[in-house]
Amino acid sequence: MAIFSKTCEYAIRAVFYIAHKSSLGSKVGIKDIAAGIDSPELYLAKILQDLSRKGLIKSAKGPNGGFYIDEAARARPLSDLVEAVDGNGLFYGCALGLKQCSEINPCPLHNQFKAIRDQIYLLLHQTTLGEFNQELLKGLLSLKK
Amino acid sequence: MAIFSKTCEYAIRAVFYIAHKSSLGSKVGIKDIAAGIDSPELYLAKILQDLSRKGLIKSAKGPNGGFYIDEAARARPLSDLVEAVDGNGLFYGCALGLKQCSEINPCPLHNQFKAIRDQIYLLLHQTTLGEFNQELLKGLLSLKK
DNA sequence: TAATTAAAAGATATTCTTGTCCTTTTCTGG
DNA sequence: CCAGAAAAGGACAAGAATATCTTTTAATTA
Repeated sequence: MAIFSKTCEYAIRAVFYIAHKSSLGSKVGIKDIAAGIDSPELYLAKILQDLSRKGLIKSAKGPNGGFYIDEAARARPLSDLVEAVDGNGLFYGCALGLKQCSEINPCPLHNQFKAIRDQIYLLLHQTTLGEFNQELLKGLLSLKK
Repeated sequence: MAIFSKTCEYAIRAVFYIAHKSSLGSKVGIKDIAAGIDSPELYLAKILQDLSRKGLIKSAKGPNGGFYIDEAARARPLSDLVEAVDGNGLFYGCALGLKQCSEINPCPLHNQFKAIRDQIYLLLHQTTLGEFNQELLKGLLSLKK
């Protein structure tokens, strides 16, 4: 198991890619993005359509169209994106899948995992969608393979 | 997304349940376990067969048979179980699914998630399969719903 | 040894995720 | 207004995860 679903992995990589390109003032087409993050183009298209509907990214049809993220949206926390795609199970769900797990009716791992869930949430909440634009520009970070 | 697969959730809950019963000196049948942890009986049977083949639990056929875990195995780390079911992606995999992600070719989240992966591994490695026997006996912890 | 019990094994069904294909809509530039 | 570009949308396909059913094997005990 991975932390995120494959869909979410593609979504995060794509949004980082779009944020980076958008910070340079240009829109990006689906082909460009798919190549830039090594993902199946048509599947990624579905994911981005969904993110667009949910308002996490913007899109424009027609010539010179493509996907982009405005400055305000680039300041949004990564947790918004993860939650939109994978839900909030990572932040709030019981590690053992128990619906009724809580402080007063804890599963064996409840307390230990609370710390981990909190840390994951904090990390994703602190990180913004545009956080890595500089490093991506300089080629210091990878979004491929 | 949850941290563990459904299969792994069932596996952990079942193993905690078996460890607890085994510490009282009795074997447990699949029906008993499935009822004790609220899981689909026949699916759980498959999971336990697999764990048995992998040596994480023991089983005995015939009357008075069932599943059990000996004292030595009750001291094994939970990480062994998780790894047997879900693999080691949680401990070592890249959060964004990149095969080549590493210190020298990091994805944007590489460093942040290293801390989280380490913490998860540490937690699962410190916790033993028999860790919660006392609390389960006293009814202080839940494995159901 | 026969009957019973319980796990093992194999086959199949269902559901969800991931991935592809084809058509439609919308926008832009000439 | 027309042709082309690009995303949106709907339908479908493949694969993996989850779940069930049936038969077989092994052990116990009467």
